[in-house]
Amino acid sequence: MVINQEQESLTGLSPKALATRERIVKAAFELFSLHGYHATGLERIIRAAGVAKGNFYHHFKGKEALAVATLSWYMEKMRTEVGLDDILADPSPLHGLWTLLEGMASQTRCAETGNCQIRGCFIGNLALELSVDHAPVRRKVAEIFDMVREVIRTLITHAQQLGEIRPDLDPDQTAGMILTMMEGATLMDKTRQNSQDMHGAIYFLKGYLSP
Amino acid sequence: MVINQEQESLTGLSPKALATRERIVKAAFELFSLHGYHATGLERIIRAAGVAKGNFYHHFKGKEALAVATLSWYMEKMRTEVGLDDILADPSPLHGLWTLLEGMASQTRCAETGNCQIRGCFIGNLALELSVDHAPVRRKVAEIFDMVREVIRTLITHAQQLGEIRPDLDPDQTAGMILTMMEGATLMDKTRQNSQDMHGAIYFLKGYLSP
DNA sequence: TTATAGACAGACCGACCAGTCTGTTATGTT
DNA sequence: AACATAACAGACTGGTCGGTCTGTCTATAA
Repeated sequence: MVINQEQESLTGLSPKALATRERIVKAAFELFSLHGYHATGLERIIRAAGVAKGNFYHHFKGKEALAVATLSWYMEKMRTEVGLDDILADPSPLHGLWTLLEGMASQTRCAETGNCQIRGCFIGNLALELSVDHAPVRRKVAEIFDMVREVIRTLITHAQQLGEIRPDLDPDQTAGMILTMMEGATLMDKTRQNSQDMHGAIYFLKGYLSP
Repeated sequence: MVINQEQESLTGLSPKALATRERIVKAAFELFSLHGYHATGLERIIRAAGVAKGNFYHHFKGKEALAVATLSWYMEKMRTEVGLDDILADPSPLHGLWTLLEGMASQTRCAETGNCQIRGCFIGNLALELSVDHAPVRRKVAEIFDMVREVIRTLITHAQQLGEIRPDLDPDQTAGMILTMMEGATLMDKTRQNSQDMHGAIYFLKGYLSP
């Protein structure tokens, strides 16, 4: 029996299998981030992960399923690295919002020391490359965006209740605008290979939201 | 002698050669728009253009050079279709700005009747897919963005002089913010396959700029 | 008529693509 | 110990990739 249906039922898998999956997903994340989906061959991914072809297809239905799994994995990574739970529990929701946005911004920069590359938002990259032809990826990306937007909306609502944010703004529309700006800024920064636009976006938002 | 150096010296080419180039570029634009750069094979492009392989390489140095040429061609197409000259000459610069933004927005939707697809901003698509590994494309994209930003900046400055836009806004920073929002909105709309975010962005900007 | 080069044609190349196939080894259950 | 299955291995497939090669056809100028 093969378990590559990729219905996110990671439960019940052996630790060994889980570790292998993680190695593959991690390698795919790095390579997709740098070169994109189509420019990254499966061969390179499994070589980087130290896994044989047959083993890969034992764990994943195919390349597209791997992309979806990588998106799920990245969302979890964000949740812990950016500290989503802490952010939602922040006594100052506005401070939590800045922490979130700064965290998102830092994710767009390559963590490696030395030749720091602006590789953009992993979600946005896959979104633009695969939205038209790969519906499962498109749906997953939309789902993640909705989740982030909901988090931002919650923070805005709470911040308004505390008077930290202009009360006249519609929380949902404003959350969408903020997410849109963040994605736009990562795109611009990637083409310019600097962080200027992201800094500008956050600076703008600070001014715009303040009561 | 082969003329495929792609230094944009289209002058001096025979009408026949110019027509062939245009057919190739047009086909490439359509296919790149729909499926992206890497997912589009050269074979499909030249088949769509009705041109043989050797003839393609007579006119272009390679696939990457074609992408750069397609960007230049698209910029010219925008200039005429959106009506850049008219916009800059508009007696109401604010009205010109809305015309520009609406024009940009309409470019993100597939023109074909029936199954209308949101294929996003052609520039932004290539930007995210090729910025890291294809420097010539990245430079061309950055150049186009700078051009558009400069147009927006000019419109803002003039609109401020006429009192159509809040005078306290920095024209350059605001122009950057607008371009960022537009690109972000095209990305969000492409993943959701609707025009909601673009409408929201323009609505937001109308409120934000008004004095 | 001949020389020259631009424009066009398509067979061909090695490399690589995603995915399949037939195995072997490890692990846990009875 | 015997069995079942999860986990792993890698050779192999047909197809496509971007790009090269050797031409032919056509138009202009000498």
